[in-house]
Amino acid sequence: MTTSEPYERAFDEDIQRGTTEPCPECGGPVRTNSAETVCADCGLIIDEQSIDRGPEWHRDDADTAKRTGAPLTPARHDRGLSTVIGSGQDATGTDLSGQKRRRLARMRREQSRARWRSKQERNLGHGLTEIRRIASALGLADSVRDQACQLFRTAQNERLLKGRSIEAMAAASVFGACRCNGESWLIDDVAPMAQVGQNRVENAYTVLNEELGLPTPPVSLDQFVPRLASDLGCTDVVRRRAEELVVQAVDAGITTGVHPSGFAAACLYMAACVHDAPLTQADAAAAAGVTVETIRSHRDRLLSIVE
DNA sequence: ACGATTATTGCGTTCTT
DNA sequence: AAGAAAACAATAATCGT
Repeated sequence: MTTSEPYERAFDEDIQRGTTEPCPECGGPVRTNSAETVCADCGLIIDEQSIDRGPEWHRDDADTAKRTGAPLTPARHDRGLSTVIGSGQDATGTDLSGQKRRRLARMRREQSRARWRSKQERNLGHGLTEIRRIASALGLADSVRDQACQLFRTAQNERLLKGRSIEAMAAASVFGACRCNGESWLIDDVAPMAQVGQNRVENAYTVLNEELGLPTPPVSLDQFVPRLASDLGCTDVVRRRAEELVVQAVDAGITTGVHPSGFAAACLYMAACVHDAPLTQADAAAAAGVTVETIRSHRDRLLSIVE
């Protein structure tokens, strides 16, 4: 790994740095993805990766890590290195006079005008702002968000923005980053956050995927169960039973071409029935964004293979 | 008895292959 | 283009209060 790719390296470390201690609740193994650290046994969310775990950004070698200034972030068009002129107070925190305030305001204005060196850079800033907005709306981990930003940069460098809107490509980048990280978001989850139509986003993502050859693992069904389970407030036993059902269904090969979150919801519903948990078809369907009939039909198919 | 939930069936639409 | 899947609708049956 060379220092010419500090961002990618930072991502990898960020993902791998997660807790490896056994689960404090049940002592089971923990599983860390880019969004959270969860116990594989009881589903306890140990860490949501939202805290600053002291990233060692600028370091000369692995041992002498030190914090020097703000972290470089791909989420800003200038990687967060631009100077921001403050206002109102001086370095010691005392208020400034009106005259000095006015001078600072003028400096700030002129600097912000000078910040965009080119049209392209302005577009980049626009796109990254959009990505930050969508990512925070979805509650994505910073590492995923940063990958989305990186993806957007690449797309722009490859001239993929020509004829497409920045907003669409920004949303597509977010979705692409999710897919690359095995995040269980569907395009239907991301697209509503965008300020353009869903088909624009889909188009942008298609281009992104084809031109860049994104390493997107196929959507795995089991990713959907934990999210739905927590949305529906299912117990751990139910969730685990549902996960078993998913595995059996995949093995039986009846999961091709089905709405993944709908199927996961059906597994959850059936698991809830087995354990006499109070989960109605309507609730399961609503959480998955499908109708009760879908839940029912999948439930029946599950019954036919579970014998 | 009543409302809520679940089952059953048919049919036009949307999506996958 | 063909076939499967999901949605929609109408109606019946079941269950708990």
